[in-house]
Amino acid sequence: MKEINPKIRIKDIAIMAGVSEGTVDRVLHERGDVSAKSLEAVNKVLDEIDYTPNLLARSLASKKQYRFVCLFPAHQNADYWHSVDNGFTQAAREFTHYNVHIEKRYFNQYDVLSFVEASNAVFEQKPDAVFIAPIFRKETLDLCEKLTLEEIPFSFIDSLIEEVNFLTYYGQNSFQSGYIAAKLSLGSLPNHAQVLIVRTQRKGAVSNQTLNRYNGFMQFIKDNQLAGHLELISVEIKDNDELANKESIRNIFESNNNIKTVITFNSRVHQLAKHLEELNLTDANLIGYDLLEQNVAYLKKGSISFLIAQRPDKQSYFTVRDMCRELIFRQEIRKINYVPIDILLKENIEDYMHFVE
Amino acid sequence: MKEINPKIRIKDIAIMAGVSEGTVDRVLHERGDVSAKSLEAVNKVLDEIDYTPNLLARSLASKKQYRFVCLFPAHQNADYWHSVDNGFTQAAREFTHYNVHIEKRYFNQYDVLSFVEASNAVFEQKPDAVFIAPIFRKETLDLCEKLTLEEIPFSFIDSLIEEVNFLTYYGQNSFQSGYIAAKLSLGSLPNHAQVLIVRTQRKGAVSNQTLNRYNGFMQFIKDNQLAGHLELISVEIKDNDELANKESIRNIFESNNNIKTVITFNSRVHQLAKHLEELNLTDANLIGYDLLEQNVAYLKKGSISFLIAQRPDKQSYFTVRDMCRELIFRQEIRKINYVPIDILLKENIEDYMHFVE
DNA sequence: TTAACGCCCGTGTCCGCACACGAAAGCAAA
DNA sequence: TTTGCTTTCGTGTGCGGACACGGGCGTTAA
Repeated sequence: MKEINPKIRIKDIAIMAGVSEGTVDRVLHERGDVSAKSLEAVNKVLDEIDYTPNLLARSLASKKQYRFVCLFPAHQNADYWHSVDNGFTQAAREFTHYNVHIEKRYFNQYDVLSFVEASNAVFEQKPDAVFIAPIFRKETLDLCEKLTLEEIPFSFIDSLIEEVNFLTYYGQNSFQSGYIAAKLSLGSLPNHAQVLIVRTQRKGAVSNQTLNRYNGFMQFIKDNQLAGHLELISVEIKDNDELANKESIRNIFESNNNIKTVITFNSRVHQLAKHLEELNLTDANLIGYDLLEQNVAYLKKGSISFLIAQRPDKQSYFTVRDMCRELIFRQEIRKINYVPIDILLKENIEDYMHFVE
Repeated sequence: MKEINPKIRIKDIAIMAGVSEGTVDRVLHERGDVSAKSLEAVNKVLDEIDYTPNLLARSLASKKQYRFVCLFPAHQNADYWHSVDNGFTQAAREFTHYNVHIEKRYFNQYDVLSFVEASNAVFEQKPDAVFIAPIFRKETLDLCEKLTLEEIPFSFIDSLIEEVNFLTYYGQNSFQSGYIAAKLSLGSLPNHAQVLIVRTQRKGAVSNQTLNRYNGFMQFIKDNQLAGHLELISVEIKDNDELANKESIRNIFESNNNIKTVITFNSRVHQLAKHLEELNLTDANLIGYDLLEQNVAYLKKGSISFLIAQRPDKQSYFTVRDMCRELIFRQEIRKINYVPIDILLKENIEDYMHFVE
């Protein structure tokens, strides 16, 4: 195997071009103060040799400190944003040697004001980059505008706002993931089977993600003309009243005895699993989203048939990594990154969870 | 967010312990030549402060060169081992700055002798680490024994030999992946449906992977007592005679008109797809393995319903990375790593392929 | 003529660590 | 006390690159 990087250092370039190391440095960093003659000489050498700067040495020598701040919803223990948080933490650990410092700033996703406050505070800091979960569209736009003026790069996570010039976006194609949920759960149902769709009323705005999943789900039904063959039953449950929810479900199952599939488009499927288990309603297939600990537990037990997952921690980690690639390593990056839609069963969840990359 | 690494350098430790930097260095690297007194003093400081060496500076300063060699099957264009190869290449690029040099050595997977030759050559080189695809069990054992004597660490890729002391193993739980294939394809078949299992005769030894997949597949049938409900049809096709293969398939479909599912446990499912397409037999669901370009194409077209995939390139990449973590970064690593079993449909293949990590 | 200024350029120091060399200190034998 | 040897220790140099400082040189204004 041939040597990929034939060890050419600035020193060598300087000799080859017949100039001093300082001059090479100036050319490499476009610091100016270089005569046309030396500029040409150095560029000629740079063209011939493909010089790869030693990134280790570079960031060791560089005194430049990078301050990245992450702006996303506050969260309790084991939910989606908690995973996102973990990803940021991991990135912080990994890139600390490259002089990047990561700061997290949380807001209340049900309270616009908290977002505005947080975003103002972020802006005041004049960080070197910002990562935003754009829950509030308009207010996020405001922030982005200000950042753009100051030439502070920013990336989106979870969802995106197309109009502004962000660096990267990592998130799931939620429409598609709803479509897949349908394909997996409806693909082979007998005629006249009943399908129960459980939707949750939320305090704040309706989450775009769950809406899109629902739309994708319905699209599959349309594409395969299943509307006539299946009976869709929809129920809305509360965010916070588990007793009432359980009761609703009991009622529905009492008046419908052919429910083959139960699906919900958010990550609280473990609550459904719990209710169904307690009500002794274990015949239907249950489908849900996201790898919360409790969801995984029910999946392993068999109460949940499929979980559709994304990788929230990867999303945040890659968001940070790409910013480093842009600012520090000068590498090519992809702007829009749809995270794979992972299909988890009892049989493959184990390996998936263990596989920490 | 608190500072993860409070910037403590050797210099600081030296001051705190009241010794010279050289002494700290000797303690850190266990070079000896340290009095009991200074040893204790330094260790005391090291215990109090959690010192994280700057890996960048470390490998920049270290003159130690690492030579890793990879021993795996030669391959043509777009197959499994080709992906593995790519993973090694990527790792080579990434770790070159840490003074690791990666060399690949191929053998003919149908010819034991070529393996023995290659493995001898590898051993002669006395590399710093070896990565082995243990296709030939006994001969691999021989090599491992010699490596162990010389204290040269080695890792397995693709499959593993339990008896020797390898550093890591990356590969798929192929039994489980067969089980999943069955679950996905047989889960909802009507009574008396026919299932066609296509098996390939190979020139060399039967691949363990495909055998395990088959066993997993059959286990699902047993676990769910499907033997009475389904009719399994098995056909053996040739490695190299596509015309004959096509003919076999035509015959089978002529004498069996209720085939709902066609499955094969190796990666040549695209050939089946081609034949079925040409024979106008597009009713059955086709299931196969691995993300060969052609397989992906047929999946996107809809000729293949599911592909079960692993990530060969990740496997090799992580194998190298983990060796670096062991030898250079002194990090904790996991010995046995089952790669996730990925389930790909037309609907999620796109994002999966784009998601280069 | 000379001081002042701008343009180019070379060199030195430092980043955090590894490693080698040689010096100091301790101790026994002469 | 001097010599010789061993154990222990301090310092200097270099890895590859970033950046600052200051110096040489030509040009222009006083």
